[in-house]
Amino acid sequence: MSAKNTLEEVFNKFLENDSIFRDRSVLTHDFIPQHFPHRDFQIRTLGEILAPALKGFKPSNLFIYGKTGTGKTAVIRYVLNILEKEARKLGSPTVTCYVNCRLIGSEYKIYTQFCKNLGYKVPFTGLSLSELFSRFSSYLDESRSIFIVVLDEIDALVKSKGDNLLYHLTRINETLNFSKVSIIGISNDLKLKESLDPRILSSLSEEEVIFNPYNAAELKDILVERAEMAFKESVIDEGTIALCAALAASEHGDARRALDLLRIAGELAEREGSNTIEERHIRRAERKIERDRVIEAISSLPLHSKLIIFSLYLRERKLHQHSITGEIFNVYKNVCSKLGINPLTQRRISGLINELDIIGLLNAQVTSFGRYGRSKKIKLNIDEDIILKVFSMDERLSTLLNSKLDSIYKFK
DNA sequence: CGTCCACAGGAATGACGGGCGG
DNA sequence: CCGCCCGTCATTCCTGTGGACG
Repeated sequence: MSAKNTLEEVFNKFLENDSIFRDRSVLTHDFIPQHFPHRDFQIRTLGEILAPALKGFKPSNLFIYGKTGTGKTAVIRYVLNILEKEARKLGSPTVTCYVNCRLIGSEYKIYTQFCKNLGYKVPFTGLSLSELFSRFSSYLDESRSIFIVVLDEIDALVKSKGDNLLYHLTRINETLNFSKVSIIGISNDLKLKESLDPRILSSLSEEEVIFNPYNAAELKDILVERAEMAFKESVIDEGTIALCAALAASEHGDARRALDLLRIAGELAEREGSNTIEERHIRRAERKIERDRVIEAISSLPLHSKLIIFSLYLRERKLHQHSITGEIFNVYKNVCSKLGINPLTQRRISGLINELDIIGLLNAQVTSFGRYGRSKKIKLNIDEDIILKVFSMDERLSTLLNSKLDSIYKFK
């Protein structure tokens, strides 16, 4: 069959088949729902903290903690939305600004975003930080508003750029005559508290709200609600959703994970031409997510770490047993010489192996062999088909894989 | 019970690149 | 724009060590 015919068949099948989805976007990460099961308490607390803005008073600064997938971001964006609408109705000068520090990245861009939300334009480059800051603060004062800043994933900012911006923001109110700034920090790292300057910390956490992980029952409530919007009638039954919830709960109570599971299971079912989502689709979705994660992890590894994985795989393919550092190092050296790459030292390799152990791509355990020394017992922790898939993408490694390899195991 | 293997893993130091202040 | 400083990666040198073996 020609390629054209194959494609036509695929497209036609896609067009003919009614989708099982009503609205796929409901299950994606950036969807902001209108209901938040089991978050009433947090929403109410946030509302109480922010309400003063409506009367023109500065709300307390606020710190929000919670692991990934506990609804922090979605809830705060929802609350801000409503707050802004309400403020507009009342004619209260409340301006909000949501910034994701991981995405926005630099201090400069964050101030730029602030200015933009205040309705001012600043050059996207060229100003010094202090100039930008003073422009921002004069714009802000001019606007005579309550400016509510949300810094999401604030731990990323502090880790990479330090607490400079936070320091200036917490003190800016002292110099403003007509405006006020409230800061809302969102972090999924409780340890951030320790690494922050205590003065900043105390000013920032006038109020705190904690988002605890969802349990299986709570996840199920969320999924049921979303599945209703996402899928057509009777595509998925309650038992299947419960399975989804249970799988995600046993992980970390991560709702994002649970929604991924549901969406991917739906895509798998649809591709298969099934008009219901069954348990097997969920199971396969779980495996696919895990596989994609591992493939992504390996692909983004630095060169020599990849070579270590590669060498370890070669050894395990020949001798089905654990390896020790020195043995891997010898294979690794031979692989390097085949590829014309300068090998790193054994000391460094030992360190890299530890890093790979932490990521979970292999298991390493220091073991004593008595008379025969002391080393790390090392075993790969990746399925063979994933290894083959990743390394066949690299031309030179895949030819190495297919060539005669005996010499790689030899050394002096 | 001492020895000795085959490393582990800490400390100091060097090479490099990227951001920042003047 | 340039020099400086800092963080990251890597090397070198080193001391420490669990336990089988003799």
